[in-house]
Amino acid sequence: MLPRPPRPQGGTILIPDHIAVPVDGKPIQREDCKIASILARIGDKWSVLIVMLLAGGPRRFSELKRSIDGISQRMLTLNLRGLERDGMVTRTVFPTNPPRVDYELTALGRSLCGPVIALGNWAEEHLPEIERARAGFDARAAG
Amino acid sequence: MLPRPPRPQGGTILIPDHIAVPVDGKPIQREDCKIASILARIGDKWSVLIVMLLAGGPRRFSELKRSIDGISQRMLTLNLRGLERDGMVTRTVFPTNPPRVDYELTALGRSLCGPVIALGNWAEEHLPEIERARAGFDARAAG
DNA sequence: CCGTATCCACTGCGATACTG
DNA sequence: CAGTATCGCAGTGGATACGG
Repeated sequence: MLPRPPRPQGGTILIPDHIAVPVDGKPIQREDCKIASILARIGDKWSVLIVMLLAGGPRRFSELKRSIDGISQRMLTLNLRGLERDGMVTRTVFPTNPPRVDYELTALGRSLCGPVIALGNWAEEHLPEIERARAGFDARAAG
Repeated sequence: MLPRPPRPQGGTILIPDHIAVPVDGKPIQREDCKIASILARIGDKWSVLIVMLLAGGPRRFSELKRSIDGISQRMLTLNLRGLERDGMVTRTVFPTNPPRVDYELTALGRSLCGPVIALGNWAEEHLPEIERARAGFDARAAG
């Protein structure tokens, strides 16, 4: 086995202790990464979009459904349930007829917007670079 | 149709313009959300873990494989290809025998670590709250 | 050692239909 | 209106085997 390159070197990033990286010789399990389930939420197909919509204030089910083109009723329900379970949104049923259900971001949900928007800003800033990289890679792969 | 609640209100978050939210009446398409493909990378099963490992310096394929418990060779390859395509990592082949391939974060990849670590910090800070919310929700669902 | 190819189980998710 | 139930497909990802 070839010697591992020295750890600290130009451009190395300081990782906070709580973001799991393997100590030498001990493989990391994915479950060790506590943020994995958070990242899964963030990364899934609709959650961020829903959270960003709710950041504008409470919305009812049908409003969200209409606002998000292409989402199925089933997926909207499932996503909202997941967000509710994680404590990100509250679900309020008005006992009217026809029924009306409002969804609203909790304090926790609102606090999530900060890092997510930071990521969005990063994406916005670097999207041209990423698209150039993709185009270059694809061109090289084709040729 | 019931009147939409007023937009600016207590706890409303300011969303930057480039993070797409629907203007009144126009449903948003998921493709409008430019950060969607970024979020998909962030959210997929292994990418963040790989990026965090590479944040410690360049690593060779087999090193990464050993470091991440449970990842298949196939998935490691696919993830690294995806990251390479997006311009996040470079792939360097040493024409030795046996062959050796090093992966290293690009400047772009390193810059991504900032927002990701911010998200990790958020997750670390709020994980207890989330777990409490989940437990409460599950208990209510069961009872 | 590093990667690709093939096969297959699983599941995410859309479509549709049906209830309170 | 706001769900739930069921079905079916397409994509994801693991296991295995093989090639450079």
